Amino acid sequence: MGRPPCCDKEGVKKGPWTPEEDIILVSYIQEHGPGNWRAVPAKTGLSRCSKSCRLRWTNYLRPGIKRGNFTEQEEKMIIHLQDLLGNRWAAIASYLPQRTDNDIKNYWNTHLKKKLKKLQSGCEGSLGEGFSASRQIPRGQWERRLQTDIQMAKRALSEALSPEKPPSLSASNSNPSDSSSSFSSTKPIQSLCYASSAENIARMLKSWMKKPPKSSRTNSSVTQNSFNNVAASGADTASSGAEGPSSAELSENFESLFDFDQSLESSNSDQLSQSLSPEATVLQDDESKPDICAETMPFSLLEKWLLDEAGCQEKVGYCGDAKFF
DNA sequence: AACTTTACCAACCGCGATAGT
DNA sequence: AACTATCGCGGTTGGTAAAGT
Repeated sequence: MGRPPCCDKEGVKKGPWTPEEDIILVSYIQEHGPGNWRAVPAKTGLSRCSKSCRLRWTNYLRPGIKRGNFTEQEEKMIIHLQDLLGNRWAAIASYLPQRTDNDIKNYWNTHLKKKLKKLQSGCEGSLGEGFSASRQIPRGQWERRLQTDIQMAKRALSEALSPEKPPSLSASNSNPSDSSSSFSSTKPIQSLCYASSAENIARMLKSWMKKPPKSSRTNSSVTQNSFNNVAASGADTASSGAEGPSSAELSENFESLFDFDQSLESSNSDQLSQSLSPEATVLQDDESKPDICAETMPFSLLEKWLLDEAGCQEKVGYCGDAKFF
């Protein structure tokens, strides 16, 4: 018996997501939280397969996603982690929680690979050591390297944790979202959840508005129309869905997104958390991707890990995949 | 201006892992 | 234990914009 298709091929929409689809999806997740993706298309009325919904959420709508140029620091981190972990994009992304694995993967393939190649051809030996050479490192060797890194991180974490409470990790981070971070606990971060999704959508919608109908990167004419529909009277897609959000709700959401975005731009995102609906906090719980704040992340993870596994450290043995975090 | 090539990135596809029955 | 359903990951593709000719 072959693998069943993840969804019926007929009647399943493909291609770029429209703003109203995004709104519907976010509205649903706001209410129910991420997970149980199988049910999402049916519950929302979206003609997308569950997989597509999940992907859209994790790669684009998920809270805390930072888009745009990668900083030099991020670049270095990616290069280092790729060197260390190989193409384990999800593992790498867990160190850069504001970036999706897809984003990192794309950035690696389109920018960093070339950059490294250039650098390498420029100075053969010196830089090569760090990168391509390591690709030839036998597995056992990079495992050891990984473990050494882990040990170092643990030690650093223990030191950081031992004197009372968390020193600032934020020192190295210039990202605005940092201001909302609380090192020792993930709870405060949760409130950013829906807002950040809205932020993402708002950003996208805004760019849609700016672009003339033809120039939209995605699905121009169709989406432009549907976009207008949302603005005017709510999405048609919503009405087709049995339990989807109402047109009025969509319009409201839509408008509030712009308000939201404006407030975002004038003040920083840390203020948002205060005005968010409580249910938004639910979302974070089921997330596979840990947290929002880039610098906090590795430490939160390590902290948890350290605390959880302090006793069974020796058992770690081979953990080829960083998923063991 | 028209055409071609290149760069970029969102989304898709297929596989493996894992939870549920 | 065996089977099925679902999720998550990594590789790849397809569409669009920008740059080049």
